[in-house]
Amino acid sequence: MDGVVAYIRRLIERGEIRAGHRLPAERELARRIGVSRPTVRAGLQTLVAMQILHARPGAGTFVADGPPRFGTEPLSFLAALHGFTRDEMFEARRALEVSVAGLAAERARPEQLAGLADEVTSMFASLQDPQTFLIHDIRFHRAVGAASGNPILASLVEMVAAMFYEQRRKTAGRAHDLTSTAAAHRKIYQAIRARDGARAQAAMNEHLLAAQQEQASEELRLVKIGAPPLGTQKG
Amino acid sequence: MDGVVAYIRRLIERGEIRAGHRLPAERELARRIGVSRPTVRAGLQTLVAMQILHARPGAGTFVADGPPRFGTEPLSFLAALHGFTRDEMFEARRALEVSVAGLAAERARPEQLAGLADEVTSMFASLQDPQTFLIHDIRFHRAVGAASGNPILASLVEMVAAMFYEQRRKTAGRAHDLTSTAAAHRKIYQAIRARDGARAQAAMNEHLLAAQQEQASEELRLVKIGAPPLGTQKG
DNA sequence: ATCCCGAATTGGTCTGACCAAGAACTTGGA
DNA sequence: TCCAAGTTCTTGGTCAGACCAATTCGGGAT
Repeated sequence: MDGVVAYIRRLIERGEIRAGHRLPAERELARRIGVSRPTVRAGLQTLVAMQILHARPGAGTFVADGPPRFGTEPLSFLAALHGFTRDEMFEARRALEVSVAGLAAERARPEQLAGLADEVTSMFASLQDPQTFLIHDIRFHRAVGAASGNPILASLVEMVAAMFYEQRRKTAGRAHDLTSTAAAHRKIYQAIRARDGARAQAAMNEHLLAAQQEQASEELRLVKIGAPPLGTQKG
Repeated sequence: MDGVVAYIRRLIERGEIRAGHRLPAERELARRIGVSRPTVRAGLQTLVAMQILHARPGAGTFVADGPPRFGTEPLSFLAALHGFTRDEMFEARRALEVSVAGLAAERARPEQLAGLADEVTSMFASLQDPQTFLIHDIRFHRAVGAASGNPILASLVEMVAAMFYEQRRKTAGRAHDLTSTAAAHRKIYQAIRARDGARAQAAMNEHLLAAQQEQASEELRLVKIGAPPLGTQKG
C-alpha cells in the first residue's frame, strides 16, 4: 500500500501529473503497479485524506489544484482528542498570524487587497447574522494568509482557521459587539493596504487578544445561565 | 465512509476511547456501524493517514498517544506538488519558531530543559557526522516546540520540521561550520534556560537566518560543481 | 513456576461483483 | 447542418467472502 503512495508521489515529483490533472483510473493504476484495486484504493484514500487528491465519482481522481491546503480535519481531530483550550488556540493564532500579517503588508497584491476589502465589507454587512459574520471572519484571516505570499504559512493559517471555525461555529450564538470586531478587521486591512507591516502586526495582535477576551467573557456568561461550554476545556 | 469517521470521532469526543486505547476490531466496528469491512477500513485509513490512529497487524488499531502530532507527509507532499522554496521554508520556520522559542523560555519545565541540553550535547558530539547532526538538529527544534507548552504550536513545529528534515536529508552532505550551528543552538538553549524570552526569540531568529544563508551558499557551491539542486526550486 | 507451542484474533490483501454518478458518444428532430 | 436528448461506457464507492501473516494469549509440558 505504501508502494501505491510512493508511485503517486513519483508521478507528481516527475511532473507527469500536475495540479488539477486527472490521474489514471483505479483499475488502471492497479494494473500498472501490480496490486489489487482495494490496495490502490487504500493508497489513494490516504492521499485523499490529506487533501492532496480529491475523487469525484464517475469522473475520476484529481490532484488538488488551487492554493495548497492541508486537510483541516487532522487538527480538529486532535482538538477532540487532546482537548485544545480556547486560550491555546488563540495563542497559536497569535504566534502565527501576527507574523503573517506583517508579511502580507509587505507583499499583498492588488487583487488580494481587494479580496480583503470585500471580506471586511461583508462583515459589516452581516452584523446581524453571527453565523455569516463568522464565515467572513475566517475568510478574512485565510485571505491574509494567502496575501503573505508564502504558501506554507498560508496552509498553516488555513489549518488553524478551519479548526477554529469548527469550534466556534457551535457556540457562535448571539454575540455582541460584532461591530468592534469588524472594525478591528478593517484596521488590519488598512494597515496591510498602507504597507505598514508593524502596524498590521500590532492590529492583528490586538484583534486576537480582544477576541480571546471577548470569547472568555461570553463563555462565562453561558456558564452563568447554565449552558455548559462546548468541548474547549482540557480533558 | 464518512459515517465511519464520524462514528470514531464520537467515540473519541465522548471519551469512550482515549489516547493509547485500542478500538474495536474492524469486523466488530463493521457490525456495529452497519457497513461492510472495506468501508470501515476506508474510514480507518483516513484516520491512520492523519496519524490519529495507528494500526498494528495482529494486535489492533490504537488511538495515537504521546504528544499530539500530525501526519508529516501532507506537507512534504505539498512541497513536492507546489515546489516550496528553501527561502519559503525558512520564512515559515521563522514566523513560527521565533514565537515558539519565546514561549518556551517562559514555560519550559525542568525535564524539557534537560532534553534540550541533551540535544545540544549530541549535536556537538556529532560534528563529524552531518546526518546524525541533522537528526539532533530537528529534535532540538521539536523539543523547543514541546517546551512551548502549547500542543497546537508543538504540532505545527513538528510538521514543518518533518518537512524540512525530509528535504534536507537528501542534500545534507559534508556541510561546513557545523560548529557554529551547534553554538547557535546552545545560545537558544541558554536563553530559554535563563527564562529570557526576548533573547530566545532573537537567538532563534538569528540561527534560522544564518542557516538559510549557509544553505543558500551551499547550494550555490553544488551548482558550481555541476550537481543540480534537489527539488527546492519553484516548479 | 517457567517456558514453549498452538489456536484464536486481528490487520492487510486479494478476487469478483454490483451500483450510482458523470462523461462521452450516438441518434433523433428541427 | 446544428442542437438536444437519450443511451452507453467509464469511474469511483460499496459489498461479500476468503486467505495470509503477525500478534496475542492460554494451555500443556518441563
